[in-house]
Amino acid sequence: MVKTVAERADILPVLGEVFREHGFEGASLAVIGERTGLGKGSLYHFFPGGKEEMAEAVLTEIDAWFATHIFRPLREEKDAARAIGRTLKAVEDYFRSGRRVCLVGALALNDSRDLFARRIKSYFADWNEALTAALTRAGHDRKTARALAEDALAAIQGGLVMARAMNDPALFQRALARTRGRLLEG
Amino acid sequence: MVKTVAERADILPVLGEVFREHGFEGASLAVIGERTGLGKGSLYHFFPGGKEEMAEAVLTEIDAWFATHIFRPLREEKDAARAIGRTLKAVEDYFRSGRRVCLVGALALNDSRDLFARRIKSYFADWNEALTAALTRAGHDRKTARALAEDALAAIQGGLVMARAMNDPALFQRALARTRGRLLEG
DNA sequence: CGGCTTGTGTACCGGTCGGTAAAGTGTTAT
DNA sequence: ATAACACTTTACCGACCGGTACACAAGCCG
Repeated sequence: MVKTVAERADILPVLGEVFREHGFEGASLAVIGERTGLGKGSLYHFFPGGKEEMAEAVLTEIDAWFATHIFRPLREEKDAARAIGRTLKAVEDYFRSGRRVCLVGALALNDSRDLFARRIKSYFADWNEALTAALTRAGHDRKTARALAEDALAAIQGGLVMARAMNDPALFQRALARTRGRLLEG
Repeated sequence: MVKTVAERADILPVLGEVFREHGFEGASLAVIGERTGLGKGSLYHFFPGGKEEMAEAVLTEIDAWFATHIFRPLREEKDAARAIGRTLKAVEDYFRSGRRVCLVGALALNDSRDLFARRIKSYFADWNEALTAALTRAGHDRKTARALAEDALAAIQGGLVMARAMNDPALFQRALARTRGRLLEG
């Protein structure tokens, strides 16, 4: 018997992609097993709670990634404008310049939202709060900072939807560019 | 035996809501039957092609609604600014001020997109083209008109995602208000 | 009346769903 | 050596999936 995977954490990225591509309901244990190379037994060994626990784990990992690479820099970095610019670039990379979908946004749209409502909500709330903080530090008053942040998040999500709908990643990149302009030169 | 439905067209709105709530894959024949009040026999009488034909029919109906209430006014109405304002209001009503999801956008995000790729693409392309035409008539040069239209569509889709994610329809309404500002006073 | 069309209800099909059970195989610690 | 642990394989479960077949009930039309 060969250990096919070193740690549970190693398969989370694969799980993430599967959920992104097929959604929560569409990601059957068959395709999950195929993509991860793990049988049901192994999957249920790592995730006794089944698909739901898998998705929770993926969301937790996403939360951690954003906290490290987006939220914290936005909140803590001295040069707020620089932090905004850098995190926008990080977002562009994260979403593969529009070729990758936002799992949290995708989950929000159909009825699997109810299963993960708290996580979905806090993901956007944290992002909004962090971006608002940076914008405030950059000189905007609290109210316009909040509006700008909200607008930026919607533009990003909308850009991802449009890029995927039109099968044209450039749509997302242009949306990001407009957002950058509004946040930094607006 | 009582005829439970007058015409096939009468059940399209119900089908639309079911697909919006559950997605294409999540909308099982069981829940479709339950919500429409029709058994499988009747459903397959009206839609011999099954779920796929149902979704196609819904998308066709959506296309028709938007063509009448959004695209045509944008393209043809004399007062372009007025047309933009009115169609934005129509969009707000259509999406129930953020309580309703965009079926086309939702389909675009998971892998059922491939089934309806052409329809999804043309929905946004038509919208973009019509809005661009109105903005051009309102005095913008072609290039900024195109960018403004693209931005507006992304903002709308993003607003819907955010409203649903945060369970707060006001998010969509604020996104629409900002869009109105950019299109008409920008 | 009798046939025809248009719906409808129901039983059923093979396949897939998420999930469970348990035996077995390696590795590691004692 | 052996026992404990970590992981995998396989077979299996009942429920549900989308879809089909078909008998049948009502309205219509001659």
